[in-house]
Amino acid sequence: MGRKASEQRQREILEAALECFSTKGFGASTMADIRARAGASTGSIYHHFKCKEQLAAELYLEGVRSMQQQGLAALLRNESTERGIRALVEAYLDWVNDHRALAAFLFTMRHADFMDAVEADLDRIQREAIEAAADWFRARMVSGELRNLAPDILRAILYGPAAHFAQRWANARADVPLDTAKQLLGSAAWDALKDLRPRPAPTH
Amino acid sequence: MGRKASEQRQREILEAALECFSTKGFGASTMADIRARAGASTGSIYHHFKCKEQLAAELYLEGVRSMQQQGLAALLRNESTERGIRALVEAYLDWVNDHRALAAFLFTMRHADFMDAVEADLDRIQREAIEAAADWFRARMVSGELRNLAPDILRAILYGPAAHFAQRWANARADVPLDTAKQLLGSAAWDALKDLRPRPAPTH
Amino acid sequence: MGRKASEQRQREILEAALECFSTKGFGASTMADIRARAGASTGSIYHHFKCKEQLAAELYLEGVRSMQQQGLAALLRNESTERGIRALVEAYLDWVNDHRALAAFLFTMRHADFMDAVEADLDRIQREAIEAAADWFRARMVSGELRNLAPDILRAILYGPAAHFAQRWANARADVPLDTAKQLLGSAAWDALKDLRPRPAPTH
Amino acid sequence: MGRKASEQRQREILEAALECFSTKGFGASTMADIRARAGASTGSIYHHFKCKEQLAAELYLEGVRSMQQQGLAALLRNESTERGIRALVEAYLDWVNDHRALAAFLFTMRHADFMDAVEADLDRIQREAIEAAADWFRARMVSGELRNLAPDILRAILYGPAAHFAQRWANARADVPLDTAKQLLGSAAWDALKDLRPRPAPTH
DNA sequence: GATGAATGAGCATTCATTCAT
DNA sequence: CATGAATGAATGCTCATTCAT
Repeated sequence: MGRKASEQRQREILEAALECFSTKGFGASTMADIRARAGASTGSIYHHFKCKEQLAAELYLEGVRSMQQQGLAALLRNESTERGIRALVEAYLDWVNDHRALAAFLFTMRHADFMDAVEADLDRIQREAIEAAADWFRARMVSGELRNLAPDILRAILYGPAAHFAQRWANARADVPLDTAKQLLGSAAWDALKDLRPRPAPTH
Repeated sequence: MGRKASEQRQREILEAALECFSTKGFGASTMADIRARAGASTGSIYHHFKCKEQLAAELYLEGVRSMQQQGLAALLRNESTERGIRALVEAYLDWVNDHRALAAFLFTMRHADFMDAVEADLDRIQREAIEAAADWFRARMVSGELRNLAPDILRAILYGPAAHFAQRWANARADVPLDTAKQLLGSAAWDALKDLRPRPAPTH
Repeated sequence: MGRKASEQRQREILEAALECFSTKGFGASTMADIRARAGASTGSIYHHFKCKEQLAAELYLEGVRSMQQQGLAALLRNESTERGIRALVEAYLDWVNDHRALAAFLFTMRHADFMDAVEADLDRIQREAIEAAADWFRARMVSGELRNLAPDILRAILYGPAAHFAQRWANARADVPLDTAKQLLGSAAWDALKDLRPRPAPTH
Repeated sequence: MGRKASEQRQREILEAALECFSTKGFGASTMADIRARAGASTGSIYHHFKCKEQLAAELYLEGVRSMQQQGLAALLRNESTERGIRALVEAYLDWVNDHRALAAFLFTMRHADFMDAVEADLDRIQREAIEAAADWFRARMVSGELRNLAPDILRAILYGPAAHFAQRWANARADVPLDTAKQLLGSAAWDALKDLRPRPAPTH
């Protein structure tokens, strides 16, 4: 068979692996599960992928890359600070909604389980995305439109609520429609990040 | 041996299990690991616990209960709305800081892996905590001190940022001290939840 | 406690063991099963019996002795050859009916599994019973009332049909009442054992 | 490897299992025993058979089928009633002699231990064999050549003596040669089954 | 490229038995 | 005599991976 067919087979296997991983978790999914779902033979899987970890690694990389690109694009497409923040949150929720299995997989995947296989690639992707966004944020923090926050706090406020909600959403148990969540969680991020100095000390 | 010694042994085993689970994950931890760490024999572990899942289940239950009690107490001890919200976020972060292993375990444990063993207990605990807190929130939503939000959104805003940050913290990779995080994430929650009507429509 | 109570405890344990062995087989019965059924503690069982095999051995010995005594008595109580043969078969079926669990246990028990513990006793019992019966049979074979058959053939004809039937009976699946079986299987044994010379060669 | 070699491997494993089961019993035979005797790896055994019980189940099925076919063929090949009865008994003893290990296995195997795996197949085989033989017997009971007996009694008289003898024979402890046993036990069955009305009431 | 039989280290769990209290 | 916690060798079975065809 030509290259086309071969790539198709790889896709089938990756998708079967994703279904298994997102449903039962990486550890609980066996190569036999994946083989059965993909309609492939054991040998075929090992012809295309080095090992079980590599399947997870490729999916993980693909997931992180896709999610970050979508978020980054949403951010950079907006000059307005508020619109940018809201767009980022909304893009994140849209992405989860459009890639439920992949999202569920990313939520549960333990970073350490297979990092070896893609550590370098992953680091590069993360760095690139962060740097691209960093300019956007830095400029607005300097100008006083956004509070000046350490990256970990910034990320926690930006992604935390949406991630928390998305985990329920990915399990199809959320009690509000997606559009409502997008608006409200976008507001939450914006309310917490916008700078309105002078800021009053908390009345502790 | 009497009951006292027996309970002590169970504690040792549970703690050994927690160390293993939080370090390597449930699936990757073997009973041999736990046995070695606990200084107990295989048979002794199985004398006290039905199976590996039960170890995880008991830890899970204990973790959820402990975390919710601490948060609930912090909330109810404050009459002031802002102080209550901040106290809840801070209590959550304190709890994670004080129970790193247990927190790391809860973060990675997949709910479904052993639910059977404790489903009833867990449901009861969750319901009790939620109901106790619900009055506090309901009253303040009615009075206009808090925005009126669906439970899933409320929880996402309350816990999301702290949970996101805590996962880095539990892995000892956060770039800010805990007290800073407590103050900032408390502010984030409060900023996003306080009601300041009339609320302007987002400038979309 | 005095000797009386102790013996009672031994009985309880033996009976619990019998229920387990006859229901699930020797190998599949665990000491924990027996302990639970007897309402005794592990230590108590091992105080009274050396090991699992000894439980089986004592039951086996008791079963064989009881069954043989009842059969032998039935045989010797009859001077008439036909009545003796029939009485033996009937006594066998009665015994199975009166001791179902013990019978089921004897049917499935593999001689070799525990012989060590009671080999000597068992041999003595078997020998005594056989010798006591041997005179009865020998005399009637010499006189021509019974066919002159090797012991294994004699036993196969005497016990085989009843044993075959009894195994169904012990499983409560036989399609005829016990009294009918006693009469018919007694007849079968008698028909096959009585001597009516000259005996015609089989028309092969 | 192709299908041929695979089936050969399955045979080797089944035969190793049979040797173990018939020698030491099902429960006392370990998969390691079987693995060693078969010269296969653990994984290979489990590639071909789902579990230990399935090994027993397949052997059981094979044994019952083979034994019944041989007996049925012997019966149906004879028009003469006496010859049929004798042929059935003889075929049974021949089969035991030709398949000692399988016979020993069938004698000790507890029906219930694995019934699940083959219940349907077994039921079908039993029914087919019984129905095929039933016509032969029914006709001769109606014509008065054979006594009119309930199936359980008929089977007890037909198979009981041979089965009783065969168990000693399978353990190589019988004190008469096979041909003698075949003739004598054939006679026993025929004497007990032939109809010579009027039949005298037992002189009780 | 595809297939599936083969491999064997590794795992969770069982269970008869011991022994301190 | 009673109790039940402790022991650890043994067992059935899994599963990622290899490799001959």
